[in-house]
Amino acid sequence: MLDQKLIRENPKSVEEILSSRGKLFNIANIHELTIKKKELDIEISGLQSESKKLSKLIGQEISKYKNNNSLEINNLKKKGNEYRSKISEFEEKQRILDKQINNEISNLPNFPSNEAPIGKNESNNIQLKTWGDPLIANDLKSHWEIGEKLNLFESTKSTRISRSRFITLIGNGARLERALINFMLDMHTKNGYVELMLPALVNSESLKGSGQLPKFANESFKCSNDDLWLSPTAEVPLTSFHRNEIIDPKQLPIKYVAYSPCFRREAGSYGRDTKGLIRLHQFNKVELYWFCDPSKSLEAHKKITSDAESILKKLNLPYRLVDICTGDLGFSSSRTFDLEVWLPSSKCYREISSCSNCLDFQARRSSIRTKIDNKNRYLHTLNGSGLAIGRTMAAILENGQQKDGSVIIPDALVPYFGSNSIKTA
RNA sequence: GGAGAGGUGGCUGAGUGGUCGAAAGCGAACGAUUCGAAAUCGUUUAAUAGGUUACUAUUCGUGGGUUCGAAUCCCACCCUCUCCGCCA
Repeated sequence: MLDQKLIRENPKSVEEILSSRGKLFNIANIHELTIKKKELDIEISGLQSESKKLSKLIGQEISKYKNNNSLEINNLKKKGNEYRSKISEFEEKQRILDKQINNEISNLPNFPSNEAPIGKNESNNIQLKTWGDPLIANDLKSHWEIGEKLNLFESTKSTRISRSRFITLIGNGARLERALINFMLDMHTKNGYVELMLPALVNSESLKGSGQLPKFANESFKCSNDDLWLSPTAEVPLTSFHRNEIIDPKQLPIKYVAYSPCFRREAGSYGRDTKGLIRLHQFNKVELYWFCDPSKSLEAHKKITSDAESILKKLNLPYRLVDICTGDLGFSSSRTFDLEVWLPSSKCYREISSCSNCLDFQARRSSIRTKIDNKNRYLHTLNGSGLAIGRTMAAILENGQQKDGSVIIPDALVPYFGSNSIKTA
């Protein structure tokens, strides 16, 4: 959520900064509403002030004369009644206006950082570095071929249980998933993160708080009887964990790691990534999340990214680091670094983690503050996948595949998985 | 699902129609004391919006309503707790 005051006082620069996302933003309408609101607020508070004085006077008169029915008092009451009806009328207008403004502003994305590369879409993202040697060869198998051969997961039965884009992990596949979750959680908790296991169903307020609502209602599954949604990412409950709080600056930064299943409708992606583990309605993820002092979020952004990177390094998976351009930034983010892992079968890097600095955007929506110089200030929130489990499994299968059809398990994972390879039965 | 109790500031908790944004305690901050600390004493200490300040308004779960005036009365909703039932 952007600052309403900023929109009211400086609409041109708000438009300019937002438009660096690659499409034009026109906030003239919102601007006008905020001006109207301010005028109305001033008018109402004046009337309320008068009405309040009058009420006090009536109270005093009544207690002085022990009589609440004299002509004089009845006249005063009549006057008060007039105030009341006028105020009610204005308040009605104010309510409608407030709702309108709130809704409009909730639909505006965050300001891109001026350090983010300018660009229209994904093709303008900038590769910052690569790590490891990408495996390149001609006779490489895709992870779904490997998975089928080694009986690690299957999808046709899963559509019977649920529908397309759901998967069932089997045997070593399920074991590998579990190993990855535990491995990542252990790595991050050793590194100073506090582990949370959060509710998978979240209410609408939580989704608004992190930016998924109102604009992206289509992206999440809803349980319509209960005002509850299946959480699309642990970022949602993590943000809301401290919603409406004022956090002692001594506690900052607060660093959480949370494993969670994630549910996404993937509307509009029909026909893309239909095979394998890349794009599912339900997937597992280990998420990193920081609440930090506003002056320290740039530094924190680098740290959270390198914390996610450390997992890829430990697993010895080749990857690259990408600086997301303004046109490709997520709604709540001001700057995002993506980690993309090498998938040899498709000869390209694929997103496996997205590390974002949301500045005060989510904090304002969720009302999460801290004390700075004894004043309440919105803090900054950052999130990053550390990592997406299914995609990590896909990368391990593809990068670890051997000529004989087996898969080598990365050393760091062996204690968790219990074996250094997966072989055909 | 049935029955009951309740939601008040950072926390505990008093407040059933008038000067209450709200007693008291805890916590916190500052000062005194001290070589320093503890203890003690004193002062301060809710948020949001508008305004340069003075100040004004709003907020006692949420939304409506009654009234000149609502934390307090009425209606609806949400949530929490206890007991019973059911249950991994």
